[in-house]
Parts: sequence; C-alpha cells; structure tokens
Amino acid sequence: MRVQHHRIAGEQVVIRVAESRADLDEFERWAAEQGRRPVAVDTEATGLNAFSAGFRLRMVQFGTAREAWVIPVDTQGIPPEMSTAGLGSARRVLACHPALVAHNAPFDALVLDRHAGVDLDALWPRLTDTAILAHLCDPRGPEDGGPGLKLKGLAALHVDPDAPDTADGLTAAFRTLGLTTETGWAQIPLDHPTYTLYAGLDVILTARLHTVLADLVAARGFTRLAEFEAAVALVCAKIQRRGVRVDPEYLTALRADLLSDAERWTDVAAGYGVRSINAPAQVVNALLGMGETLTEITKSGALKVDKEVLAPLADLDREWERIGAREPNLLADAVIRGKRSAKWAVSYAGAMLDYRDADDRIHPSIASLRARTARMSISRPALQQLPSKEARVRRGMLADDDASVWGSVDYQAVEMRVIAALSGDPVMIEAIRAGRDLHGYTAELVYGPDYTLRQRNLMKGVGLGKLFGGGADTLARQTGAPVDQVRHATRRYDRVYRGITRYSARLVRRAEYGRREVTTPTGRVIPLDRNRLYAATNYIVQSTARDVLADALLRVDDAGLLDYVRLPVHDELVFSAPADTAHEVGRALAETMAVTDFLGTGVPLTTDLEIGGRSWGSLYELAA
DNA sequence: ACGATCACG
DNA sequence: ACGTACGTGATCGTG
Repeated sequence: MRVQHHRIAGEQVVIRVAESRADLDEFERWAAEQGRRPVAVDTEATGLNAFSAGFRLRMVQFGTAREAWVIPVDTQGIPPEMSTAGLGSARRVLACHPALVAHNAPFDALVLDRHAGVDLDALWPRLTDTAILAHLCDPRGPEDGGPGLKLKGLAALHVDPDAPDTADGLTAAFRTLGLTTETGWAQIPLDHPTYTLYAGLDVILTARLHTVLADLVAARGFTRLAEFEAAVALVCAKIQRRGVRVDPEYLTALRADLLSDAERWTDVAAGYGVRSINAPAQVVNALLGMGETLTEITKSGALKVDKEVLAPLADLDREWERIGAREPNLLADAVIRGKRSAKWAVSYAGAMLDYRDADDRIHPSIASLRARTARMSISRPALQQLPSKEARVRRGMLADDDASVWGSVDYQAVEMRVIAALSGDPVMIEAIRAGRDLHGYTAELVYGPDYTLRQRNLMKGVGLGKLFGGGADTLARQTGAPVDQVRHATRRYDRVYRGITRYSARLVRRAEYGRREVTTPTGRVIPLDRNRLYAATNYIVQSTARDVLADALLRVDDAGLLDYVRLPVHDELVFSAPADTAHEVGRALAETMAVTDFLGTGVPLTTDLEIGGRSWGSLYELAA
C-alpha cells in the first residue's frame, strides 16, 4: 500500500493507494466500518466519453472527510489479476454501501454502469449528487458572481479556500510528462503520485462538500426539490445511456459537401485580402477598404461584422433571399456563407461522426440541471442547437432501425401559458382556455378583426419582449418594425394584459426592497443580478417551463414510455418508435406530457404531436 | 483565457 | 428618471 498525505482546511488527510490483495481486503473492511456514514466516490478514466471505442476505466476512489482509498482497476499498467480484484472490491462496496456521494454523479454512474458492472438503477437510490445540491443553493457560474458547479470553486467556497484545483494540477503533471490534456488522462502512469494524490483529494473534497451542502439544502427547505432533481437526473442518464442512432454514410458525405463549400467561399474571401473568414478584424478592414460603412459595435467597442450586419451588405434578408436594394457586396456574402458551411461541417456533421460509438449511436452528455434557470443542456455534441430551418443536419440522426420512425411532442406556447398562470391575468387565461391562438387574439384586440399577419407577428414579438424584459429599441430591431409602431403596440399590450405588467413590476419591486431573488412554484430560488432586476420575469417563467418538462419526464418514465424518448429539447421530447406503433406511442407521450390544470389556475398545457419518417430531419422537411 | 460569432428554444 | 431582450455549447483567432 502506498500512503500519501495532504492538508485540507488545516487538517491532515490520508490517501491510500491499494497495491495488493491484502490492501483491497483492508479497503473493504474500512468501507464496512463506515456503516451508514456517507462515502464519496469518483472515477478516473481515459477520457470523457464513456461510450467511445477506446474508453477505459482506470481507477475508482472512495473517501470520507479525512481518508481516501484509490483503487486501480485499469486493464493496462497493472497485472490483470489486480485489475480484476480491484474492480471486484469496488463493485462490492458500490453494491452495498447505503450512502454514496459523487460530484456530477451521472457521469460516474454511467461509467460504472458500462464499465464496472454496476447497474445504474441499483446504484442511483443510494447515490447523492453534490452538483445538484450546489445548484439548488446557488445556480450561478463564476462569471455571474456565483461559485459555479465545478468541484474546485465549490470546495474553495465551502471547504477550504486553498483547496487545490486537481484538474489544473494534473494538466501541469501531464506537461512535465510530455503529455497534453488530450493524451494525459489515458497515458499518465496509474501510480503517478500527482495522479493518485489528486484522485484521492477529489473524494475527500466531495465528502466534505456534501456535509456542508446537505445541511444548507435542509436548512433552506430544498430537500424535496433535491429528491425531484435526483429523479430527473436518473431519467436523463437513462436517455444518455440509450443514445441516438446516426447515419455515418450520410454525415460523411454531408461533411465533405459542406467543407468543399466552405473552401470555395474562403477562396472568394481571400481574393479580397481576408485570409481567415473567422477573423472579424480582417473582415472589418477589408470591408472598410471597399468603401462600406460599419456602425454597429461589439461589447468591447470593436466594429461588429456578424451575420446581422453582413446580410444587408450582401443584399440578403433573413431567409437568405436577395432583397434587391443594392449591389451585393461579394465579400460579405462569401463570409456569411463560408462561416455557416464550416460551422455545420465541423460542429454538427463532424461532431456527430466523432462522438459515435461502435454501434453508430451517440450518447450526448445531458446536464439535467444546468442553467441559472435550471434549464437542461446537452453537449458532446450540442444536439439542442442543430440547425432547424433546414433539415440537412438533422437528417443525420436516425430512428433506431429501419422499421422505426422519429416523432416529437412539444408544448404549445408553454412560456406564454406559464406567465398567464403565474400572473393570473384573467384576459390571457381566458384566451388560452378558449383555445385561441394567443398572438392572433392579441392582434385582434389591438388592431381589430382584420389584423394582418405582420401585426400578429409584431404582437408575438411584443409578447416575447415582455418575457425577456426587452425595450422598444431592441424589439424594433428584432421584429424589423419601426420604433414608434413598437411603442404603440407595447402600450396597447400592457393595457390588454394588465395582470402581466403588474406581475412583472411586482417581481422587480420585491427584489428592490427585499431579497434579490425570485422563487418559482417548485420552490427553486433564482438569484438576480443587481443591475438586471428586470430579468426576474424571464427567470421565473423560463425556470417554471423547465420544471414542467422535467416533471413530464418523470411521468413519461412512470408510464413506461421512457425507452422511446431520445432527447429533451427545452419544450419538447423527441422520440423513436416502431413505425406500426408510432402513432400510439406518440399519443401516449402527448397525453402523459399534457397538463389539464396548471397550478390550479385553469390554464391547460397542451401538446402537439408530430410523426415523421426515418430521420429527425423528416420532421422539418414538410415545414420547409 | 477571452472575445466574437452562430446554432437552438 | 433611466435603460436592459433570456438561457445555453462550440469553434476560431488573437494575445
């Protein structure tokens, strides 16, 4: 056994690295002695994607406030019998210890489920995620003045201001070994002292963090919310475990097409002296040299040349159609098109190909509790952000087999319905209950029964603007309508929906004179930024809508329908089902997700079902 | 590491 | 009285 020492919060802690069968026996005795006390668990592996081909679990660590055990289980670097024995010990402890803790538990649970024979469903009821507790206490990242959700920032706040950043420390160790962050996790020797020390410290910090956060969560009344989030996280982990099937041949061809397009546009731009279309400074210089005038500026004061600025110069409208207002600037045109092609090739088609497993499925990481508003996020790859105006990219995602199809169920105008329910605005509630198209209804009240589509869209923009707390100028820019028209529409909107205006104003007033936070119907507390109190309405609405979907996921699981669900996308669930039962499955999902009387306000949350063909893209081809 | 950009709801 | 559109993830270039 190798023993390492360190100081955490002024106390000496011990890290024991198991090296023999006798060590493993001692480890198991130690674990049994912990009784019902929480034991933190963590895993180290070759990489982040537990489903990729070369992934290996390297060690499993266990720890309490003062002690950690590092159990090597890698199939490389140690004798095979030690690897098997280590895994056996870790598995026995994981199978029976009554109180386990992990930071970002879904990651480790999925690793253990796939690579250590530890069943996700059996493990989860005994596993607490400190990242969930931390998010409930303060969901803000360091950039917004919060501690963030990473172990380092949380440990610095709650455990020891000098707690080492073990990830940073390891990258430094990688460098001295001639390794990078890419290669280091897989290649650093299993017995490297920095590796084992930091692996041990992670569980000690997690155990201590848990002690602090568990008390805080109980004291602030978040216990039930924490249980809810644990259930949501399990459901999301199961969705991730199943993954989504992709079409490698199609995606390979698509990527090649997009890359050759990007190259063509890059060559055009090069003819105007722009070496890289992704360098805004180069684009600015070239455009100014051509005699164009640029007025919009970025946050840091540089001239702005984003799509919004470039499209008019290229004589293109928002749908990429020629306006006919001027001679198109061919450089602006090449930059917009080239950037789009490159991004689609690399971030979407390429990422889907890179992340697929041996069965041509991708298992994107689902952070079930991510944004300040608790919204979920999906990464590696970012499947919530695939282009939706065109079907090309989404065509690369397939139903499970050739006898299955894609479908989706989404909530109809869920954020508008949520604000109606929360504010209790009688006019909006009545319109919703009557099954009216809300924006059309508003347009009719403001402009009369002969309102135009433009007027309806303006009122839709105003409604969204209310939700975001935006001003008339921004709204005018977004909708393309003149400012005075927007002002008029906003005033009329306020008069029609007095309850909404009152509700928003009250949230801000309460934040001004009371605590700078809002509390959602689920009891979630969202901190507000001092200078952006107006965001209160948006936070509470966005967060409540998120909880609606999260709760729906639990009901979908209870109804036995989770196996069909492929992804949550903010206000919708997309699914794959055998073609002959897809309508039945879709209807069951739509009914399970629907809410007849939201929060007892009489507001129904209705759902829309769509059934497509073999790919996700098929759901977008008809609309286009 | 950070700003700018662009994709989504 | 004044002025603010909300939330994400990924990539690229620059310093």
